[in-house]
Amino acid sequence: MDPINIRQLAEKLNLSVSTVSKAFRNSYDINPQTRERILALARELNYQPNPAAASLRTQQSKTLAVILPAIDNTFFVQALKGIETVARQRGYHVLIYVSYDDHDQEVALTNSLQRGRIDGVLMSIADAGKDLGHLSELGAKGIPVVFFDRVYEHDDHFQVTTNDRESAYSATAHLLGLGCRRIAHLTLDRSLSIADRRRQGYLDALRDYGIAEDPDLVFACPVDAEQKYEALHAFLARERPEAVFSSFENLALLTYQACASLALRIPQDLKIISFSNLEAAPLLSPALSTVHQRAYEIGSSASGILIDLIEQKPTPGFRKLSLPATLELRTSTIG
Amino acid sequence: MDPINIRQLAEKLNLSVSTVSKAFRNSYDINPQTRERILALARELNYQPNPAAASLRTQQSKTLAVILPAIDNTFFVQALKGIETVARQRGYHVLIYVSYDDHDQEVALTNSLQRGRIDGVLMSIADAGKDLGHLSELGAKGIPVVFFDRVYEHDDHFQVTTNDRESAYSATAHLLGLGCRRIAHLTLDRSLSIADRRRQGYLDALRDYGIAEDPDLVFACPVDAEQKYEALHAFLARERPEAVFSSFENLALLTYQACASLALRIPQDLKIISFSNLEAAPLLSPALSTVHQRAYEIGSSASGILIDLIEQKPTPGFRKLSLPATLELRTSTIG
DNA sequence: TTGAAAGCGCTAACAA
DNA sequence: TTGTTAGCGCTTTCAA
Repeated sequence: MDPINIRQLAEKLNLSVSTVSKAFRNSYDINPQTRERILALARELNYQPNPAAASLRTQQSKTLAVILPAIDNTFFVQALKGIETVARQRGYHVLIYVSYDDHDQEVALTNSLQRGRIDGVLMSIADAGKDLGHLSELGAKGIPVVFFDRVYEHDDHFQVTTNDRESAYSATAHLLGLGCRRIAHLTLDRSLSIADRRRQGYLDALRDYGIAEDPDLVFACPVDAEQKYEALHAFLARERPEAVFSSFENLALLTYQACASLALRIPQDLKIISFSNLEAAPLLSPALSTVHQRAYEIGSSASGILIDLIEQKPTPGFRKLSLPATLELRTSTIG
Repeated sequence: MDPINIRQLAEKLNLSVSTVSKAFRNSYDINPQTRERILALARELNYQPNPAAASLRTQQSKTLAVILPAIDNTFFVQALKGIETVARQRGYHVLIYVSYDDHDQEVALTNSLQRGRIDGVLMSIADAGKDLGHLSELGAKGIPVVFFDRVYEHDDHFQVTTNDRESAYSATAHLLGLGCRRIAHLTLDRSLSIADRRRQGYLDALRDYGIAEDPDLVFACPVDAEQKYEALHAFLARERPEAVFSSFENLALLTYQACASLALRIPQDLKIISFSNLEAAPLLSPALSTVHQRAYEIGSSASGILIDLIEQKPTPGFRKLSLPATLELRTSTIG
């Protein structure tokens, strides 16, 4: 029942604890036969080294923390898959923390991250418009951090993102190419690296097509739960855009709902394209055109870079890695 | 940079380490002013107790492991949300492990769970048809486990599930009530507590409506990636059921695809209802009727029970908690 | 190739 | 109310 420790194991073998310890970290200065004998008995007695003790001694926990703004979101789920897979391959455990898009929770969470429990942090931030002192504190504790997707724009940090500006540009250009002129942009009501870049791509495309920017056509959705749908509904009813480019999946889904309520037909009355990794996008009514991010790769790369950092392996010379998104055009724009 | 330890903190305060230690676990035998003085300096110097050391000493890590068969699945994501929320409220950290529906990975994962790293395990199993010795080993290590959704049918263990049989019955009865007679059932190609119960609900409903069971109408989908769609497509083409009751979300989505390819109209040619927590279900073409599980509550309850178990608090007298699902009827059946 | 021993940072029993 | 101290289980240096 109670797990045995290394000393009891050593005693049963008439060996010293140091020899037994060596067997588990296949040190070279150990007799292969001794090693086998040790491992065999360990298996039999179900001995497993106590990770807390090892961690205390070696000052490494083989554990990463992942801090996400949300989890019920196809992008983050797929990124998490990438993170978990690489971490496990390399012998790391993954602690998950969700800030629920709340800056204060993110701060509390980050500050509670102790040296000793984790070796590094993967992070997608909730709101870059707030005080980001908690991120510097992580650095001050000597904990390596890699940001992904919703990054902290700071040259000192590694980050893995999508080519947000370029793919937002392509999505907008796609709508422009279809002849749309009144193109609305849906984004979030807060400062976010990715939101800024996607909006920039939208604006750049408008400019290149000689369309004047109309601030009324940019809808920055309040993040707080309830009002979202009402606000978006009112916006669409008021502005009656010909097309919508949405930077966030959930805003696209809300637009579908609002269109039903407003009796707007997609794509005849309103075309829509959105950043989204929703697997069911082709099955929506109508099938949703998406900007599809390489979520799994973003997660796996970020995870790999973080572990390299922790293990002081050579890391990429550039600190910013950007993976291209792909446009997946469907009926909601090309019906 | 390098974090200071409790001794250094104590020295700076001219106090002993034990007094300082007490301040952090608001022990009663400490002067409130001393306590304040300690906490103030700790804040200033950014001192945080080393969790590995505490864990080694107290034999508890304040960490739970969650083992899931999949993560890109609305049910598990929502359950995870419930788990994480409750865990955090109660001061626990959450390690996440994904078995990717692979029994061998699950075994490896489970066996690698060490006493000392985690205080307890939340688990949804990959395949109950295989050797489940690894689960007993967890018990042998004295690690408490709570199963949820895909549970290990064993009276010794706590489990939190949906009322699978009953809701499967209702879903099937709904189709029968619409006049359908050739009702297919989609399930997975493996032994799974929930699959068995849902199938039973389906069979019970058929029987109560006086319909003979037709084994050809039960499609047990291979879990391996590639062949899934082909197999399902062939099944639908061959059997031409009037309706489908699916026990798993992804099979419903595949059915939508297959219907498009077979030029079957939903619901005119084929009605479909499925277990699913997909947020976009109302937006599908057509809107999907679902059996919606209380995923968040299942996760939060399981998490709460596990922590009670760990902390030796009184746990529910009954070991099996079942939360009812709700039928959400939409166009795919009542079009 | 093996072993002795120090010590990682903390908690808790006990003494003062 | 505060302090002394043993020891949680492991790794690692150094000696044998």
